[in-house]
Amino acid sequence: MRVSKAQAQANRAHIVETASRLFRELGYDGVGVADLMAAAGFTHGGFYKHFGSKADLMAEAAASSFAQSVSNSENMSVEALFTMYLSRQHRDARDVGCTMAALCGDAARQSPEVRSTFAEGIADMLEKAGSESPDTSNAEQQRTQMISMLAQAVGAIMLSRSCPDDSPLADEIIDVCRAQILANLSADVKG
Amino acid sequence: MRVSKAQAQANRAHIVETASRLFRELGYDGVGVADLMAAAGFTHGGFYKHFGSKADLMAEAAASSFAQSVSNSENMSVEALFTMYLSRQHRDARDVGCTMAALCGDAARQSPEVRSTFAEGIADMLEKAGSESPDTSNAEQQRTQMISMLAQAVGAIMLSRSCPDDSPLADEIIDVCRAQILANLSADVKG
DNA sequence: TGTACATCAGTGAACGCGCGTTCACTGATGTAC
DNA sequence: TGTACATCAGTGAACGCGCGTTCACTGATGTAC
Repeated sequence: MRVSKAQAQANRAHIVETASRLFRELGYDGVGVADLMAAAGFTHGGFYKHFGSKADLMAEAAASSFAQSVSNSENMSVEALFTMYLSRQHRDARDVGCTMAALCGDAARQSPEVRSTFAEGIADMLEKAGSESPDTSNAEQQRTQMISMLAQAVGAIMLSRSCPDDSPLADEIIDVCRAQILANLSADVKG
Repeated sequence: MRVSKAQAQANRAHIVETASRLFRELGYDGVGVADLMAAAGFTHGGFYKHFGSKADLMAEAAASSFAQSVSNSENMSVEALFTMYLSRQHRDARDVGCTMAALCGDAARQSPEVRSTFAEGIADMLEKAGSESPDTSNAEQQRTQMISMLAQAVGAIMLSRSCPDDSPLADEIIDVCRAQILANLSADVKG
């Protein structure tokens, strides 16, 4: 049965958001098109009225979550952002957490479209973080530091998640990297 | 046709090593048992004479590559190790590169056995790196720094790989993180 | 504004395909005498 | 040492299953008059 244009658009957005959460939680290969549509409240047949393929949806789901991340970090200090990012809560809440940390392993083996989306997501996050500081005199150094911290934060979450749930090492990695990044940031203010 | 005990053991080791390379290159879900056995020079039926399941092999393949990494880094300075690790060559040679960087995204969604293997691999690498320095007075600080650098290095490779092949950002991430880590290490010597 | 018709979002059965795993079989290896 | 037999690594067909995708169909929505 046909549905209004506005409703169809809303349904589509809902499917993208559901996919974004499920992919982050279970990985690209861990969710089927049918699972995904059922989770969104539809049957699988309608999928191809909205998307060309599962891979296309992956690119859209990633783009959507990156845009959301950038808008969520609006008006947040870099310190507060990394404190949230490098927490056990974030590590344990994969479905609503950072898409880079959840899916960059999968992304590396996917289509150019998905990988372009990731590159843009990374670039946007670096730009966003750089624009937090009004000091433009050492913009290059800020970018350098931001890249290092982002790599460290993503790496820490991913390594921590690859350990067993009750592993002391999993917690240690998170805690050490958070302390290190916050120390770097406060040293930067002083220096 | 039956094969000598020694031959069977050698064949088994060869399958583990082939799997280790293929999983790193294509991901756990990207390689089938039949593909894998064919790549090792066998038919798929014999697989279950050696392994209980594909998941069991994953744990063995990871353990094997971790052991190899530790032995390969024998008699190598930490500086030389990170210089190799944070290179475009390493990023582009996934099949023979670091298993953490290639598979920790997959590992996070796998069995406790696989995740224990990863935790042990991380622990071994930290221990190995700590033992490079004869200075035991600040062992704790050294461990902290090693965890930070490992997270940053793994994160940098993974983020770089998630960008398109020709992306300037992909190279920038590698180059910036290598420079940062080497600078930290030389500051440490002075400090 | 009311009517007739085209559109198309959503349904659910069906498609071919490749997956992990099982199994009866083969024949060289290992073993007991 | 030689012989008879049990073992078992490796083979290749077959299994059930779930995957991504297609398709004929439905019926409310959108549109033309």
